[in-house]
Amino acid sequence: MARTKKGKGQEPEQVPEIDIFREYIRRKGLRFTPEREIIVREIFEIHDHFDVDELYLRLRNKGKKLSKASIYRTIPLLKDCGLIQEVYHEDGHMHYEHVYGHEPHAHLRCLTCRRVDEFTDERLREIERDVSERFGYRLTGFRFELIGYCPECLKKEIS
Amino acid sequence: MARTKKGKGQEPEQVPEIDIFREYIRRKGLRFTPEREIIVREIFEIHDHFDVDELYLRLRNKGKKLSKASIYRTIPLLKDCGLIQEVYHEDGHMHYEHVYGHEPHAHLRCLTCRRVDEFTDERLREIERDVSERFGYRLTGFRFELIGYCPECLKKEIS
DNA sequence: AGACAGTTGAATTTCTTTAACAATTTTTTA
DNA sequence: TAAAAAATTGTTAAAGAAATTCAACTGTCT
Repeated sequence: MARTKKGKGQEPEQVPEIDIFREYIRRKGLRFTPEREIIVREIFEIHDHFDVDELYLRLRNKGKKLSKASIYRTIPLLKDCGLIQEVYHEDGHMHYEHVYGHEPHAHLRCLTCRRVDEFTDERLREIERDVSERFGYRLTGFRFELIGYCPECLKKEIS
Repeated sequence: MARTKKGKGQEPEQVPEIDIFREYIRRKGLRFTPEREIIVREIFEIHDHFDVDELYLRLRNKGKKLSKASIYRTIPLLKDCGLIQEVYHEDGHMHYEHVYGHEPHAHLRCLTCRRVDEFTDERLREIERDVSERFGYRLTGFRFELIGYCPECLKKEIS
């Protein structure tokens, strides 16, 4: 799942996520605490979808003892400042992904094996733009999921 | 929120949802019980997004005393036979919508007032078709959400 | 340095969804 | 038509996610 494009090489420089967050926090009159910093840094070391429990376990394994409550409290902040986004609710809990610095993309989900592929399509942007105009919305993001059965699962299935 | 198009007038006849469901149930060797019938009929009298609790209350108000467990048990059946679909997870629970007999459409969601608008776009179908070919998936549906702020909320906001 | 307001972790609570189970109903089989 | 097999229901309990409460603590600002 190569989903990321770090701002290295010839791509234009990108403000680090942590700075975006710090700035957002300050603008809101909140506090940039060590806990929040640890959580945010960890999230951006994961280069794939993640969930609260995974994040919590990763931090524990690194010896960082944060409460889940802090994670639950930090996530809305990250959503609000446009760094992450909810992707899908599965297995009883929400899954998230990075947004900032990532090409807007869509997901292909297999109902059988739960594999998730990603793709981009120029037309999504166009639709976004058109609809935004037509309805007068100011859009902050989109979520596009195609749901079905992947080629592997189709092969296995004999019906 | 006019989301529905009943198969009346000059539109082609459509097999009633309940028949689709009955047929699916029979094919699976399950049983078409009165409880299931009541639930399915109620769902298709709602012409908007719905959730389990709303459905439960509607039934109670009509004097139909079904357990929530039965609703929770019926929903996956309706999803499996393509009559309904999950739309989004909000306020701690899942929301559903009809699929069968409805033009595939996308949602526009306002983060402030939670209003949901709908629209269709021919390009969504095209993308669906193209991606399906490219990745070899057999698709059963899609979910497309544009997230942002509606014109009304933008007006109220003074920043 | 001191005051204020925001934050943390632990425990608790709320809420959704699933599961277990005994009683019941339907279907199948003989 | 009766007995056996299988599925379904409601109730109750359980599991789990997410939000909340609160006392202790810690940045931030002056």
